[in-house]
Amino acid sequence: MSEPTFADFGVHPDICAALKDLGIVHPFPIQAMTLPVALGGHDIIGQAKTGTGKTLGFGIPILQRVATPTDAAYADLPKPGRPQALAVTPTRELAVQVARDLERAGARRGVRVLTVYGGRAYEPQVDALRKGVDVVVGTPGRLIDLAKQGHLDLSGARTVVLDEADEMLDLGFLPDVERILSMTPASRQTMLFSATMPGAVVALGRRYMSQPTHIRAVGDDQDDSKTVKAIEQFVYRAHAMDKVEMLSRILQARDRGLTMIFSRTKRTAARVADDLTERGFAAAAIHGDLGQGAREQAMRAFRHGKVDVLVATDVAARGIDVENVTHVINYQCPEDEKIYVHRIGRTGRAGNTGIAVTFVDWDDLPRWGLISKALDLGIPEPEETYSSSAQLYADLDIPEGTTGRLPKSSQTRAGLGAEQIEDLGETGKSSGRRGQGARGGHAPKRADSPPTRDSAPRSRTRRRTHGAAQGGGAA
DNA sequence: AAAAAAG
Repeated sequence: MSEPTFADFGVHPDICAALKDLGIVHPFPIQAMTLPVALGGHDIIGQAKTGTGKTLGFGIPILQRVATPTDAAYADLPKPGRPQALAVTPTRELAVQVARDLERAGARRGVRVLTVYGGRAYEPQVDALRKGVDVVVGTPGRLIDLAKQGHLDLSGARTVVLDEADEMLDLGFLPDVERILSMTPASRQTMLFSATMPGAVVALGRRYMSQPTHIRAVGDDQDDSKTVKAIEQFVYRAHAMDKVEMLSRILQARDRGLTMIFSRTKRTAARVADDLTERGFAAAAIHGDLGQGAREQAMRAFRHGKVDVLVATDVAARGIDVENVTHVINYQCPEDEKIYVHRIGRTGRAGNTGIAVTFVDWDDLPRWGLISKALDLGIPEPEETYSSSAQLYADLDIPEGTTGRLPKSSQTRAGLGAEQIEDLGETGKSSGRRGQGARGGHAPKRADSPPTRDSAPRSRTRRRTHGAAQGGGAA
């Protein structure tokens, strides 16, 4: 009657122990379904909702199938620059995160994981490859570059994973991905993972696999909706001129933890972050026009709660896993239903609840119609909403009297601007001007009590996109 | 058309 553990699935004791160190004992459904097939070396197309454990679903098999110095077969295996496994991701930050997860889970096995991606100096990555590495995680451009220069040899990659596979097999990436796969052994194990897996992509993916098992974990939602039930979704008609005003009121909602705001363009992301900062919020932007250092600095500041608002393009829509993200706001309507699913999936992860808000302006109406239909959200056209609307305040639990500017008295968090964020930079070139303004790092509000499935359902009347009953403890 | 990914 007790829940199965990783050991029950034949996971190596060192990996079980490392997972236990991380507080992970019982496999999530996608992991339980994947492990028996993947540990046997078979190809897999794995689909599971956002935030339900896909990374370890392919990560554990990777780590387990890698030979380590204690294995007999190890002697002639690792040559410089010749990893035993490869994972490819569509963005650099996701590569960093996946590598971090693999490193943690593989720590006790002594698995050497290397992240390889552009925007960073070439030499350190070359040096690390030369020293020897078991698993490489990277983005396509730099992987190809390193392989072309002869620093990376993929002929020993027995296991290859395409994370966010539908994106990796999309037009923009396909040629690169094909090229990478062509450098790996034909006998490799191939695994494709994503929360969104259109039939056409599955069909395309099969071309690069041999007799793959298609695994679809329903998750613990016990339904066939494509979005996570624990994410409460709201949609408003918004006017461009009123959006920042609406935003800054939403950011003052009760029980707001970390918040991600998505825009469709880099310019808008930058502008919104500026606007919010000017209004007293602790916000950072992340998008592809920033240098890689600034991108990672923004991620770090957000993960550590030095800023509690991250304004992003779709560079951060997929895969990014930050604890305590309670709100996702689509400042601009996402392009399609896949991006919608991924964006809102930055919250409501690993059993937590979340709130997703989408602004739909006049131009977006047809687009939103398609999204709503594709996901079967079953909701009427979004209602006209203004920053001062009672509906907005009630839906999102915004205190009465809230205005569009953070009151001076509560600007403590905002006080830590550039200087403190800079302190997080790895170059450590802080100018020694710390200490003025806000003192000490302030934890983001309510960091101590993230909402979980077990927390009491909030009982206000609200307009929901999901018709189903209030989702508090649906477990 | 935009974003991402090599520089």
